[in-house]
Amino acid sequence: MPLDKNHPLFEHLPLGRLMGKITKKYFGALSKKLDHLGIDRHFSPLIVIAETKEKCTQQYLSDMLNIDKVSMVRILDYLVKHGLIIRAVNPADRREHILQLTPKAKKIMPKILSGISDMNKTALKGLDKNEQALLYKFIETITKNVENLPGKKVDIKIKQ
Amino acid sequence: MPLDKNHPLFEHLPLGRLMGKITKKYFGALSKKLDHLGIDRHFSPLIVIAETKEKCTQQYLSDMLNIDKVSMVRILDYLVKHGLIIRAVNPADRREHILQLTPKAKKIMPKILSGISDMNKTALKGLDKNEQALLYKFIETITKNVENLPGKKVDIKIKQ
DNA sequence: TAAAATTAGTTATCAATGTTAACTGTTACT
DNA sequence: AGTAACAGTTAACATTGATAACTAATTTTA
Repeated sequence: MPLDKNHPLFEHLPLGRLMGKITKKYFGALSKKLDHLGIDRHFSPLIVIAETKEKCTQQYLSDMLNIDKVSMVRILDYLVKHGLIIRAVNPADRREHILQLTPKAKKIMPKILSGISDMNKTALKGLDKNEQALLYKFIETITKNVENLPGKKVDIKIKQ
Repeated sequence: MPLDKNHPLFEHLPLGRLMGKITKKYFGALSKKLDHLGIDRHFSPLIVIAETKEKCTQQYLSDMLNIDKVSMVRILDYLVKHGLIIRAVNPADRREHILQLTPKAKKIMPKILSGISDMNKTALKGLDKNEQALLYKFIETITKNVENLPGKKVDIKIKQ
């Protein structure tokens, strides 16, 4: 049965599903595009670290990207293993690890950024500058709307 | 360190990441909201099946929702196990399974649809009707833009 | 029309990620 | 000083995604 792109169910699906579909395709293509840099995922943490100079902790990354801190440990292990970041204990608060890019990461960051920029351009083809700005505004609004919804995750209890 | 929502890095992140964050929060909240119906995920296939009366195959579902057919088998197993759908061999092409909603599913569909509608309303709060229509138009455009990008997935070879 | 290729769906395996719990070490609160 | 809270880690398990190999049915093609 052929796929009917104009089927009316498009608007009846959960908004999250529509975005999830885009997300999956987007990262599949981005991953392939940047594979040759020796890193095929976890680009976002690098960008956050780069832009949050000298102040980026793991907790901050988790909050910014909405990735739980346990998964974040594994992601950062991956980035450390690939020689892209280092963890340094914060002298001001020895619980925290300040994350920093290695020289190797700094070297390939321009390529990563331009790869992402190209992907964004591809994804947004057909939208003019005004429409693109509007889309980002919408995304920001929606992000804030869903940010504090009660989810399924339960607070972890500390047992003494 | 407090989370700065107005940090400029927002626009430097991959578009897929921004949407992925929304997706995660959205489904976390939706899952909690509809938990009492005895189904906490996989709402989208039900909607596609309901709207594609008598003609919905597994392959069609995979294409519509961009979920690979192997995962789709598991998702449909879940829905069958929960008594929400049945698989019926298509007499016209005995390779295909036509998916149908059970009476139980038909009964709770209105609640699922209104739950999704409420979630969409919550997510889109602050956007007027025009803006919402514009957002859907943008999503449709972006979906088409990324649909046929070369991803990481490789065609499965058939060994004889 | 018989052989070959394709299609729909399944099972198995492994990798990546999400979730929950329990833990260490550090800092803040009272 | 004792308790609570916080940042990060480890472990165990569930879910999902990717790849390969397979069966059965259908279509292509030589």
